[in-house]
Amino acid sequence: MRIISYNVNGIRAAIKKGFVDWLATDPADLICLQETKAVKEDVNHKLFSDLGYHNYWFSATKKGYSGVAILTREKPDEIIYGNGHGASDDEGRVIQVQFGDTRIINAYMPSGTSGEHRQLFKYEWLDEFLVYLNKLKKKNPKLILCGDYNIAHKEIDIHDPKGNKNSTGFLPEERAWLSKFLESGWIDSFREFHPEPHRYSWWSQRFPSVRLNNKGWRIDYINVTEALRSQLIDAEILPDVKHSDHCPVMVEIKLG
DNA sequence: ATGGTTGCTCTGCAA
Repeated sequence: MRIISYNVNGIRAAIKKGFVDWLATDPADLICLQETKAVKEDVNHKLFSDLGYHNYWFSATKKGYSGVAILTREKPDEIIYGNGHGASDDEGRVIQVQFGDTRIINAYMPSGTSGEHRQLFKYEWLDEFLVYLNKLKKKNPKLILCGDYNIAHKEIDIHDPKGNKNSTGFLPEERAWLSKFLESGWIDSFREFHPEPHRYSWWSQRFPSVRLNNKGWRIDYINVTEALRSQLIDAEILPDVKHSDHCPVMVEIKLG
């Protein structure tokens, strides 16, 4: 099974830039979207169902903000909207699907770029989410977590680690959270297959030259629990796909 | 120290 995680920065804008044509090339069996910036009534479901994808949407209460979705060729046994955390669910940040004994969790983790109160929200969100994951993992050891984490983990994951040491998304506390998360039993699938530097999934759109010169950050991840380690086949980042300020990230994994 | 862009909605906010 190929799984993609992709922050589309507005699904309607991405569609105008050719998202559906890309989807028609069969990039994956299951696609997790973040920042859809739409409620399900805003999108034409037929665009996805015509290509064989069931599609499930979970939106913020605030119009045009945040939001996640899952497109999947196989119908899941269960769809879980949110993660039961009120402040997170109000912002449409988590949607999950269950296939047999395996759970796929799609998360859009908060950004801290809009100021101190959002940075605090981000820390609170991260702490609550880790508690949630630990509980879930106890009864359901086979987990796949993907999404936009809004955190670059190590110096290798950012083009300018020195210049960004005080930037939200690369703060020591955030990087420590990601380390603590991984140490609780998760694998960074991309790094399992790719130790090399200069591999990023997000580029600031404020200067066009940023993406051209690959001055990016790796903030989109697909993590799997240790129980799924032996089933990993491949992982990739797809920087040539350009409907957003992020690009898709992919894993291939044997399920069932 | 500041700037710069994009998406969505409605005038400025979030990223």
